[in-house]
Amino acid sequence: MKNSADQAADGPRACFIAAGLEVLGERWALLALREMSLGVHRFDQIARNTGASRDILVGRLRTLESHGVIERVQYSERPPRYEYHLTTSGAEVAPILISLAAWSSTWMRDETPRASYRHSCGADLKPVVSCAECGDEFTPGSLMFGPLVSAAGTDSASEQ
Amino acid sequence: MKNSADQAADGPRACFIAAGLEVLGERWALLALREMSLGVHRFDQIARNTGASRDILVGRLRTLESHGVIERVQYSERPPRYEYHLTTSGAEVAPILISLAAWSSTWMRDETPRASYRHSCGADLKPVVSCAECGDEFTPGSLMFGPLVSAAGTDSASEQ
DNA sequence: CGAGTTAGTTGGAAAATCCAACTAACTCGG
DNA sequence: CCGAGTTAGTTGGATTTTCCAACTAACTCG
Repeated sequence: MKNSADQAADGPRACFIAAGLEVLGERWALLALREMSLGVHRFDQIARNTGASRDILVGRLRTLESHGVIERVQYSERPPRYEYHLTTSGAEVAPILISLAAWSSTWMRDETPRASYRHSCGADLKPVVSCAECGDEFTPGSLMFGPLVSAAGTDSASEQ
Repeated sequence: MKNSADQAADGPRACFIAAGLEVLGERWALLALREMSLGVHRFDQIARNTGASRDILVGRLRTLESHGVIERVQYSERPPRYEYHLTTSGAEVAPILISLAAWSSTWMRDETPRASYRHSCGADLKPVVSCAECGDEFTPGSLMFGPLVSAAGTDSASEQ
């Protein structure tokens, strides 16, 4: 029997991690979303706080918008000006930012002082990721392949 | 009073999200880690399964190694050949991959069939992220800035 | 010996990013 | 009304990163 983790005599793995990275994995995308998560919505401020060059940032914001992750909200008529806000989809990027921040603050502690994060209860960021179904914590290694899925829902008999 | 989320009259925000992205945010890095998480450890296979070009992949693996995220394990003497394995730090990237996969499988469902993921209990991937301290679930918006931190530990009186 | 495997390396083309300066369309103080 | 300031971009050209296909090295196996 073929172990599904080996795969790919064909092409690269088409999986949801790869798909997510196509949208969120481009440079500056997650940092722009971080800003909006923290309540910063204006172009200039996002550019300043992320360090992205303005031309690239325009591109990213347009891509994120076209994928429905953020939306432009007009806040001035004359001249027409827009703010960038998270959609529901964008707000749900938070767990990714949280895990990233948590990993980083555990493993990337060098001399440079950096802003840390915390939960709204006041505690230091220590997220626990658990399975909604069985309630057990996700341990490294408890991530496994499921079936192939497309628009319709659970689809196609995985592989034979 | 100055809202800490506005920040940056100075430079870009130095935070742990940005720091983490410096290591994990480069192209192919997370996909390479995905492979190792799933038990694929050989160069050729990682290259094939991710789709990364071999030269770039070599660079990424070296970077990840130099940051202690992965390590090379010799599996052949003659010729000397190495496998790539996750370190503890690397294994703890799993929550990031999990949140990414979960976000993506919720929001990126188009026609293309993709491999989904599941928890080892067999259930579809539905991770819940909660605060280790208070136990409450992280909701979008419950991520906030904490103090500045450097190597020593909790450090510097944030800002004045 | 010749074919196959594995992990790279190489050179040159293509794409993405950076940067500083510039534009457009306004507001506001004097 | 004029000149300075604000905001959100756009532009052109340099720099960096990535891609790609082919090539090498050091073996093993039949």
